[in-house]
Amino acid sequence: MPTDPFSPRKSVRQSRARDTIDAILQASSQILAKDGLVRLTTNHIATIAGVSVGSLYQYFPSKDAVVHALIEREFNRTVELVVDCIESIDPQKVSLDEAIRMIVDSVLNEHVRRRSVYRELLLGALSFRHLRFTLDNDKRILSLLRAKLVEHPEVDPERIEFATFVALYAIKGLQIGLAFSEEAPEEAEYRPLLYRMVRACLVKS
Amino acid sequence: MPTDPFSPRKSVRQSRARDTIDAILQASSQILAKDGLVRLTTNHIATIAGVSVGSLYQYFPSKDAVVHALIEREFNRTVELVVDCIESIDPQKVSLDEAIRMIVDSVLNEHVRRRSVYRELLLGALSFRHLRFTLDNDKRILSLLRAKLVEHPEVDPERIEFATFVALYAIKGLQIGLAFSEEAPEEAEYRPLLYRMVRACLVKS
Amino acid sequence: MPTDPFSPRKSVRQSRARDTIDAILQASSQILAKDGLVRLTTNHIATIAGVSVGSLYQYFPSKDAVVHALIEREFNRTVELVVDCIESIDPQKVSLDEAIRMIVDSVLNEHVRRRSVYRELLLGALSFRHLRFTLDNDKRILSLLRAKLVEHPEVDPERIEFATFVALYAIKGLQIGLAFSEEAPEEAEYRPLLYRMVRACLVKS
Amino acid sequence: MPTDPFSPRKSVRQSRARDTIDAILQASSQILAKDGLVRLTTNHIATIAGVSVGSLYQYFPSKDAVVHALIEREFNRTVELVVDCIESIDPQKVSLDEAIRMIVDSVLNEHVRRRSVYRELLLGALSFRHLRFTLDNDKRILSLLRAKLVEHPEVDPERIEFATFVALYAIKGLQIGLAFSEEAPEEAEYRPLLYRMVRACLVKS
DNA sequence: AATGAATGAGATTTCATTCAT
DNA sequence: CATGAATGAAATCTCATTCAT
Repeated sequence: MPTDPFSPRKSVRQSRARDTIDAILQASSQILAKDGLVRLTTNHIATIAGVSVGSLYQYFPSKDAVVHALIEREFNRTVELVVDCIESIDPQKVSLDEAIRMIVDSVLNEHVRRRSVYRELLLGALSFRHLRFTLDNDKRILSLLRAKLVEHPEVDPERIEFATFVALYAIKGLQIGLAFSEEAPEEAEYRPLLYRMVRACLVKS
Repeated sequence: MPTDPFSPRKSVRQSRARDTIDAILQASSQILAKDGLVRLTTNHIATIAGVSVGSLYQYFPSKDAVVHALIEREFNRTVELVVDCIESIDPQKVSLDEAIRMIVDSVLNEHVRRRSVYRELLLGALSFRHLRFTLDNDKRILSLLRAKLVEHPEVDPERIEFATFVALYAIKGLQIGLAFSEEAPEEAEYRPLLYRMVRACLVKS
Repeated sequence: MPTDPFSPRKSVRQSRARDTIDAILQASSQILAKDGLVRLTTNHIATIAGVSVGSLYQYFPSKDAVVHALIEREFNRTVELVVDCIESIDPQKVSLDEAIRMIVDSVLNEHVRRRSVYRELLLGALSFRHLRFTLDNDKRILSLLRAKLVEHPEVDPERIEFATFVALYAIKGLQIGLAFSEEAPEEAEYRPLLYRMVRACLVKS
Repeated sequence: MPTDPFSPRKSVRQSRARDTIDAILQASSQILAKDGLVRLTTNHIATIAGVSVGSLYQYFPSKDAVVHALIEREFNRTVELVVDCIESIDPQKVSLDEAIRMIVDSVLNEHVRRRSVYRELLLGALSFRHLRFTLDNDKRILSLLRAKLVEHPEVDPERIEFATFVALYAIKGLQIGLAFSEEAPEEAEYRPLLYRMVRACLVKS
């Protein structure tokens, strides 16, 4: 019975425990944004969180589990927002262009808001161990996207499979570019481009 | 005179030295493809390369320098190919569509050819220390692209700055998607999409 | 008044407390038999016992105290049985051979019955901290044995001191051999040998 | 290919390495005799040995491997002596009594000589992880003993299997008794008893 | 130049024990 | 009394780097 090595160690009964977990994730997030992945050591986390290493290991079976939980927590926020956004779209009432705009915006807004943590989290998420989780989220988003977008008449149902794949990772690539590049363009300037790019992936001709 | 911390330690005049360096980089590449970034330790590299750690440090001032040289070597191949490709294009004779096709292909062909090393190298490159170098390459490619593409009449000169940025990182994102995702579509299917996507970034309407 | 560091913390008057202690020792015994000495941690004991660590420390001042109590309880069973056995022997009515048979059997029967716990308990008992206690039991058994056996005319009173010592530890050695060895012979086969061996220690010629 | 977790980590080329290994084992032996198994930590070993922890881990994959090597080295001495002793016996020329005396002596002499280390080593050896090795040695001794002793006419060939088993572990038990008990009898007094005891196991009547 | 033994700071992790609730 | 969250000293182990040979 080899359980998920990232799953939390024990269920939480007291609110004090909840606080400790929050403090740990909070501290991790802070270290990540300030010092980067390299300085993210269990002892450092514990110190910043104002708890003991022991406490950390009460709730997380390993350091990776902390990173994982953080990725989960941070990314889940975005994923849920995107999911909500997609689901809120009524293809009868909303044009494809508007749908694209809404979805792309929901991703990018969150990304802009949490840029510094995101940067490190992207590094963390791009590590093999945590990749599976991220990819699972990707799959979920992809299938939702497909189900929704296929209802738009302009969308080519034959290529929707690949179109959504390409669009998703193109956006992710841009996120990386935006997170790391110095000469990243301003939002106002790249967003319309992005809308158009995604549209080009989806529509027929 | 604080020199670049990643530059090779000594000018290499002897071919034996050249061989040692090659063996080290070759071994690193192999380890990366087989065991991943985590197993890439200096001792392991030296063992696989059939040299001693000491020798490794004769030629590389640090482990990071090895990774850096590897990234440089691997990526330079692609970068040079792309650069050559871009420079070979005569906007008078080649249509924009064809130019896009040629450039995108030059990137992806190389990527497909070296998929396993690329995967790990992407992870390696996405580390702060090596980022600058990668970003410098990006800048070089970007300015070349801009200079070349602006000559095409369909291309909107106002947005070329952002368009090339978006296109470049969109392609990078797709590379990541292709490298890691399980349900990555087949080449034949995403390439045309990609051409179209890039075109959409560049042209006016 | 520095009391015995292994004695239970409070006098136990309530039966609920008695139950808790039993649960703790029961759990320890179970863990020992199933997972070995290494997995015998206070938290694990408490969990299996269905109590909290705090409760464990209500009744036992330390982990060693638990082990000690366990050794006492488990070994006392055997010791008391052996003591009873020895005391039940009337040298006037029972031959030396029969006496030896009875005593050896009383040890080995219990040993066979509780083989798995014994194995671990032997390891635990062979730790310095608990050794004194075990040795005290040994002394008690030895003096009883000597008092009883000396009444048998065949027994050499001059060597009874050493004979009983040798016999006792020879039996203990066999216990260890039986507990750990894979090719341990069947009971029916080694018992007669053991009787003879002990007899050889005791009698004159 | 899960290799023996106790096998040394690398083959030794330089004599300096040999010295380091010796120093580590020497220090371990010393700590064991002086402070016991509990104080035997990798850092302590390294400090006493005058080397760094890193060096320890160059040659031993784990702390247990050190203990194992020590057990092997210490016990091998005795085992080899016993083996030599057994093999040196010519049943045509040496009487059974004398053979028993020689063998028992070869065990006990070594035991007496290295009493303090032995005490701790017995504790170490009686740990599950190292048990297999000890038992393997036991098997080797047993089969040698059987082959040799069966040639003596007084020895009952039917029971030699069990007789040697019982004799071996009886002696081991006595070793433990001698190592730990305070009121252990003097050599001169228990040896004859032991000879007799072993004889009783082996001979027919 | 080449070797590889040695280094040691520092990372992860465990677990007996305490103490606020 | 019971609980179980919190503690933190201490143990194990890794690996980039140095340096005597």
